[in-house]
This record gives sequence, structure tokens and C-alpha cells, in this order.
Amino acid sequence: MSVERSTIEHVASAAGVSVATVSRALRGLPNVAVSTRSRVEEVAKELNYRADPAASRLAAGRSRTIAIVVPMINSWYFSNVVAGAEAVCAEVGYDLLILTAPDAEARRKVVTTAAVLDRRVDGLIFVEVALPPGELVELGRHRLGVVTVGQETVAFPSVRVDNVAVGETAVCHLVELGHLRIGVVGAQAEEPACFDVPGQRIVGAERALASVGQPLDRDLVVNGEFTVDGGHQAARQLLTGTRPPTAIFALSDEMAFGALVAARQLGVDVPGRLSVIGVDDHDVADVMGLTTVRQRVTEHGALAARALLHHLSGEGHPVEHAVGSIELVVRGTTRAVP
Amino acid sequence: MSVERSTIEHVASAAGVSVATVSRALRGLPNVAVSTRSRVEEVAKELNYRADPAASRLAAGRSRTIAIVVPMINSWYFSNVVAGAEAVCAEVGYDLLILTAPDAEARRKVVTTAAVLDRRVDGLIFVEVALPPGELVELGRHRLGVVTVGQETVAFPSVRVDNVAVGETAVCHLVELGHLRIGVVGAQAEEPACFDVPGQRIVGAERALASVGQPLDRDLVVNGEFTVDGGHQAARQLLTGTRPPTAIFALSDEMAFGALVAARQLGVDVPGRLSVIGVDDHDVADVMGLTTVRQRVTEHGALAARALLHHLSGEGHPVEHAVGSIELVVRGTTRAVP
DNA sequence: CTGAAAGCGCTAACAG
DNA sequence: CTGTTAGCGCTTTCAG
Repeated sequence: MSVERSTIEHVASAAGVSVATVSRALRGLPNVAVSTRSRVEEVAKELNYRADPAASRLAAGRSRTIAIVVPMINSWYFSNVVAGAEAVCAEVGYDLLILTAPDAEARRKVVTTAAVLDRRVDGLIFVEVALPPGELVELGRHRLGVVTVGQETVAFPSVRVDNVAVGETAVCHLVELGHLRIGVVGAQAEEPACFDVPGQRIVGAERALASVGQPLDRDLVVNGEFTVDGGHQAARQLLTGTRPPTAIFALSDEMAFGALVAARQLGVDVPGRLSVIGVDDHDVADVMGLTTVRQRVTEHGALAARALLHHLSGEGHPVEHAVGSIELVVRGTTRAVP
Repeated sequence: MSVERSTIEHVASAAGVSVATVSRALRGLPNVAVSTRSRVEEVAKELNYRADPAASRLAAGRSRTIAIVVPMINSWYFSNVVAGAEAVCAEVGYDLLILTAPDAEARRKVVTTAAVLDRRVDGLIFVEVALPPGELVELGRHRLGVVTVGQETVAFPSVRVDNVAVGETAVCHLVELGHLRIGVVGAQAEEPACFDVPGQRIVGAERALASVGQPLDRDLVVNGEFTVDGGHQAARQLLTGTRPPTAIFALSDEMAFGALVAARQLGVDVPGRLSVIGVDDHDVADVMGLTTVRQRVTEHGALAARALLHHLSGEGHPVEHAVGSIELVVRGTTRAVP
């Protein structure tokens, strides 16, 4: 009835060799005669044999499993990063565990119980979770591989974008269209001490404005929580103010979507009376005709996974920091100021 | 330098008992003196001891890991189902593995290599992946726990919604508003033989229409691929036809969003000249003011995980089929026909 | 209530 | 190139 599991011993005896040889043959290790290897492989296939991961983990000390730590998984950004990592893992036969760390406490728990993870996974990918110095040290104690996405540290490889450049690209575009009074729909950094995506994008915005001798009006920077709804509220606030901006730079496409809805509800024509630009190139941006600064989110996840796997298999590679490309995608929501 | 791992033996000797007792004490098994148990627990905490999952898996035969199989993970629906499952797993200390099976081939691979999973995970949650009878049998051969989300089978517990009721609820609402010429932005079922979400929702739509003696015009049923862009295209087609509908039932909110964009681009006022209703209650539905039929997606994932864990721990429970609640949420995109 | 001992299935020296 | 032999760290009878 129930399918029989074949062990390495079954394969060994069926192929007339020792278990050690089976192990070597099946893992592609050297020092196995070609004929032996092919025979073993054949028998293994026939018996539908697969090494028990737990047993091999226990014996070898590696689990062929990595974990990805995200603040949440049901958001466009994070689910895409995870998708990228998943694809790479699937490709090379690694398992991908999902860990959510919505707040500092949860993150700390992940780090401090890394002792557990140490046994359970070979490595960790932290996505946009700010690791304070103390926790970095803590992580370093284990022989876990670590890669960060978003934050760049000296200790571990990372994948990120240049967020100052993101802000600069976006606002340069607006400035070139003649906009000077620019609202920003942004967000608060959770742990400003570590890394601060919204802050850096705003720095970029300021820089772009500075190039035409214009300061960024801080009253025009409103928190949009990185959600559609938050962007909606923020834009509403901006547009109903005494001197509304002629353009809005939303720090994410989802906030930009909210801004577009707000503009429509308030009867503010886009791009006639208001230009809107976002960041991400969310799937929906195309349909909505949203001008945006594209970042290749899925690719970030894939790069991180690859870096981690590389680190795990290879020997003493230097800590590398990948900086993903960004790209201005002009669609219909931005136009020259009248 | 590197953190030392403590094994069960360390704990045993430090507590002055045998490893067997430590094992029992820490897992809450009976037949351990209260004093012994508390002493062991204390020592374990002090030594920061955790059982090596691989070792305990090997010895006990269970991995405290489950896998969730989704067609893709970077979509609102699936990432929310995963989020629900993840929360439950985190709560009880189970690990959650993500497996993507975008097509029949990939799905088949998951099933046929269930032999692998059999060793690696204790159970599987299949989300909206149609399992043909042959593969169901195949899965039954293993001693894996299986729960399906979306599809209901005789073999395994499931979580789903009544999709006929979904369609009926949506279209009833439209009919009550006086709409009779209703367009449907739907999708093709991948494997019509197994279960067919779009098909069932359309059956529900027909039933609602039938209650007022109206047939569903098949020419008004267009494929929207379950994406925003697909919904956009489909709605465009519908609205530029010779006799455009007065209302559109989109089988998902994301397709409804696309429809709203299409309407706006074509200058069709919503809800003035066109009513639109979706399904899901996507986060963005609220901001967009979209009328929809809500289903509790995250809850589905949680329920499935709970059912699976229950099945894994408990003994011989009957196969249960949960049917999630649905709810009409009326917002601004539907209105009585003029 | 507790301990001793036999594995779980595989990998990794170490010999041959 | 291949076989032998220790374990990896834990769970689980089976005795006491």
C-alpha cells in the first residue's frame, strides 16, 4: 500500500557496491569509476531513491535549506523578493524557509534564536530588516551564511539599490518638466540608525532640487506608510493644503496609486494639474500609466539567493555588495508644468 | 569565538540525569518527576540548548516542517494565503517551506517527488493547484498530511469558498440594482476537469440572472487572466463592443481594477454609466471604492495550516471540508441602472 | 520515574 | 577507485 522507502543500503546492495560508493556516486564526487557511477545512478533511479535530508544533514552538517526573513510576505515588494529567491533555490535544489519579522522584537528573536537556525538552515537572507550592530555581531558568531537586501553592512554581502539615486532620478525628471513645488509622499524609517530607505530617497530629491537652486519644502513631505491607503491620505493632505504642489513624488508605486485616487476624487487632473511619479514599477504601474523609477525587485531576491549559495559553497569569497540598476520609466502621469 | 552548540548530552550531564530523561522532560512527555523536569528545563535554558532538528527528525521521523505549494507567490491572493499559513506555523514552531508549481508539469513534479518531501516535510498544503485523480492517489501513498485550498477532494481536508455563491452574490447585487446586461471579466480554468473557480463563479452569475428570467450573454464573458492588465484588456473589449454592458462582474478585484482603469480611459463614468463589482476585497479595493465580494484569504491559509497540523498531531480525524464565509461589501462602484 | 542501549540513514575519514 | 568504520544528536524501547 504505502510506498516503500529505499535507503542507501538498498541501493548499495542492488548495485553491488558499498554505501560509501553510492554516496559518492550520487553526489557527483570524484574518485568514482564512470561505469560504477552510471550503474549506481541507474539503480537509484529505479529504486526511486533519494537521500534522506535529515540523515544527510545530520551526518554532513549542512541542510541545503536557507531562510528568508521579511517584515511581511503579503506585500508586492516582499513577495517579489521572495519569488526571486525561491526561483533560484528551486533551481539548485535548496529549500526556502519563510520567516516573518514584522517588528524589532520579532527580528531580534530571529537573530537570538539563530542558534536554532544554525542547525536548521545554512544561511539567512534578511530583506529590509534593519540589523543593529549588536545583532550583526551576534549573527557573526554562528557559521551561518548571511546576505542582506536593502541594508548594506561591512559584515555580509548585500543587494540594494542606491536610494539617493532613486530620489534624484525621480525628482530630476520632475524638475526637468519645470516642477519646483514638489510634494513627497514618504514614510518614517523604523530604525533610522541603521538604514533609511525613505530618508535616502528624500536626500536624492533634495539634491535634484538643489541642482536648480531650490530647497525641498519640508511641509510638503507627508508620511504615506508605504501603503496604497497611506498614500491616498497623504496625497489628500497635500492637495487640500493651502499651497498644493504641482507634482508628487511617491516613494513607492503603491503610495502613488493612492495619490492618483486622491487626485481623482478631488478633481485634480493628472497630469494636467498634477504630475505623479512613483518608485518600483509595480505590475499595476503599467496599466495605470504611472511614471516611475523602476527597480528590479525579483532580481534582488535572486541575486541575494545566488550570493548566499555562492558563499555557502565557495570558499572565502570577499564580501560583495551588489547595487541593482534603476531606470526611469516615463508614462502618462507626469507632464511639463503648464 | 564561535558560539558553542550544546547537545543533549551536555544538558544531561549538567543536570545530572540521562539523555533519555532530558529528551522526555523537554518534550513534555509524561513519566518525569516535576522536580526533574524543572531542573532540566532550567539547565537547558541556561545552556541555550535546542534539539537539533535534523537529529530529532532522523530519530523520530517527523520534521516539524510543512510545505505550501502555490502556482506563484508574488500575487495578492497567494501571498496572503501564505501569510496566513506562516502565522500559524510560526505560532506553533513549525517551519514553512515554499514550493512553487506554476504549471501542471511543475505540480506533477512536486507530487511525484513527494517521495522526497515525504522525508523532508510532514505535510503539504496545495493552494489552487488542481490535483487530478491520479496524483491524488499518488499522494495518498505517502504518509504525508495533505490539505487543499480551493479544490475539494474526497481524500483530504480542504478549505475553500463556495464559488457558485460568490458569483451569485455578486450578480444578485447587480441584478437588484436593475442591471440585466452584465459583462463578466473571467478566466480560463487550467484544468477544467478538476475544479474550476472561474467556471463556478460564472455558474453563480447565471443563476442570479436566471432568478429574473435572464440568460447570461456568453459574448459578454471575456478572459481577464486574473491580472490587472488582463482585466484592463477584457473590459476594454467589453466596453468598446457594439452593445456594451451596464455592469461588469470581474472575477477578482485585480481584474476589476483593470476594468476601472479601462472605463476611465474610455470616458465611461463609474458608477454613472457602468457598475463594477469584484471578488476578494483586496487591500486596494477600499481605496478605490470598489464594491466586491469579500473572501477571507489570509484566514484560508491559516485554516489550512491549522487543519494540517491538527491532522499531523491528532489521530484519525475525519476528513473535514471548511467553507469560508463570503460577504458582499458595497462601496462606490455599483449603482442602480439609470 | 529513570537509565542503558540500539538504532534513524547518511557522510567522512582512513585504509586498502 | 572502493570498502570499512565511526559517528552526527536525538528518540525510543526495554529493563530496572
